[in-house]
Amino acid sequence: MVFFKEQAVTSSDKTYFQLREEIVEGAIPAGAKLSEVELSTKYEVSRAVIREAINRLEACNIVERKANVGARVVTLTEDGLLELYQIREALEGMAARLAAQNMPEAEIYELSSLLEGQQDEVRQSHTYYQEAGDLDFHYRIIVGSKNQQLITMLSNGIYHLARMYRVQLGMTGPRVTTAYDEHKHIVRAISNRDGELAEILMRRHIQYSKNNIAVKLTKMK
Amino acid sequence: MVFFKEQAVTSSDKTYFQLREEIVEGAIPAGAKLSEVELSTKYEVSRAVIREAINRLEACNIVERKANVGARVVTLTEDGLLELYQIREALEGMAARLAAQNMPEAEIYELSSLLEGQQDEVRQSHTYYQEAGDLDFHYRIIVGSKNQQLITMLSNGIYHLARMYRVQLGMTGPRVTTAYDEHKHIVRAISNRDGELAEILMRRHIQYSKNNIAVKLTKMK
DNA sequence: AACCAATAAATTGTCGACAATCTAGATATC
DNA sequence: GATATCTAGATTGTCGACAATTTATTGGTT
Repeated sequence: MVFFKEQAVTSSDKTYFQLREEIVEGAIPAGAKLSEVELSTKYEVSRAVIREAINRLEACNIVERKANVGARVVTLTEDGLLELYQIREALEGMAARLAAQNMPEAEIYELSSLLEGQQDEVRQSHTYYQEAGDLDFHYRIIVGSKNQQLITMLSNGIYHLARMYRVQLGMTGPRVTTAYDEHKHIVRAISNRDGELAEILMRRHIQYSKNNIAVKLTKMK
Repeated sequence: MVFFKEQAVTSSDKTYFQLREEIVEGAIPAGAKLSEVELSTKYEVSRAVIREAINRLEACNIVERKANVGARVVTLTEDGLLELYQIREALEGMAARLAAQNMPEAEIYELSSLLEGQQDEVRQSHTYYQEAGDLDFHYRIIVGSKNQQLITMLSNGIYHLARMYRVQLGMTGPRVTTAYDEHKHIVRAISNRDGELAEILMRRHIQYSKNNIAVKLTKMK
């Protein structure tokens, strides 16, 4: 399910989307060098469009580039993950508070019934939330904040990085049902127009996610 | 005083910095079209480097680009300003809290003595804080947070936008001495390692700035 | 054998030209 | 006179080639 459409009009757009997906989903691993000529032959486009795509990836903090040397996929450190989730906590906590103020009733209802509809699915298969469901939920609340700069900031940069972490660290599994309940509580707070509570719950929700990943990280060492 | 150096190694870098300055400082006004050929003759570089510079400006939300049409300098709305300062409040509030945890004593001392040194200057000329002083203060606290992602996020994008607002709205003047005192209180909280208080004071400080600008805005209408 | 210098190969940065797309003006039609 | 269509101009998107810089290789010296 694609809930925020990035439509590629130009060739650079398509290349950028493809490259980003390959990196975020791990097909191009962390630390890999992005050779312009290699990629231009692979995607059958000019080096100019490859360069433009790489520039955009650099702006998203997905690749690092050194002048006259080249671009490499960023290697994600444990500290970097902590930093990223600190930012998410601040920004999405604010988003939840603003959503409680600004989100139209119709959007709240839509989000609420979306969660309701997934209730049975969650109870049965326990496979609900690792992916699209969680992302969808968070994105709808960001949009509900009605802060345009916040929306672009998160959907252009931070989310892709966060997903990249989860993929690279093999985070596909657990923490399913509790996250679902947390989501429900957040929606209820927004529905009650209780911004303060919504922020607290959202921050806590993101902290749980962070701790969950951090635990897995320490186990791997 | 330049306290965080962006050194331009390539020609695109230089063009990007120049273009950004001209836009942020108002030489190129809001809503202006950025013609690639025009700029390439003006700066005496190829269209390729102009395109790269424009792409970077787009990533900073300084220009908006439509495919096959062109790029225009963003026109700043009152709502946009509100949104921007909401984000600053969340992020820099967090930065202050983190700085109270992570900022080395040496950096705190340096910042503190910097403020002390400006005390007389403030009392006399009342011209202290409209520019570099304020920016320097905020940047040092961001750096003190030791959150690298936060540092790049703010210094690459948000600060330039915030400055652009102030320039376009003719915010050069007042709110000098009170801001100075606010800064001193924030530093004291950081020095005492009181993260909670530091965050509260920083948020309040940014709210004051926002209100100050918002008032001027309504007067202009 | 280890280290340094000079050269060769490869990669990125920049350029000018062509192709694709959009915008404006003129012409035609109702 | 207003609207729609077509054409001409201008602008952006894409391409391949050349220049500048970095990296790897070779050769020489201690």
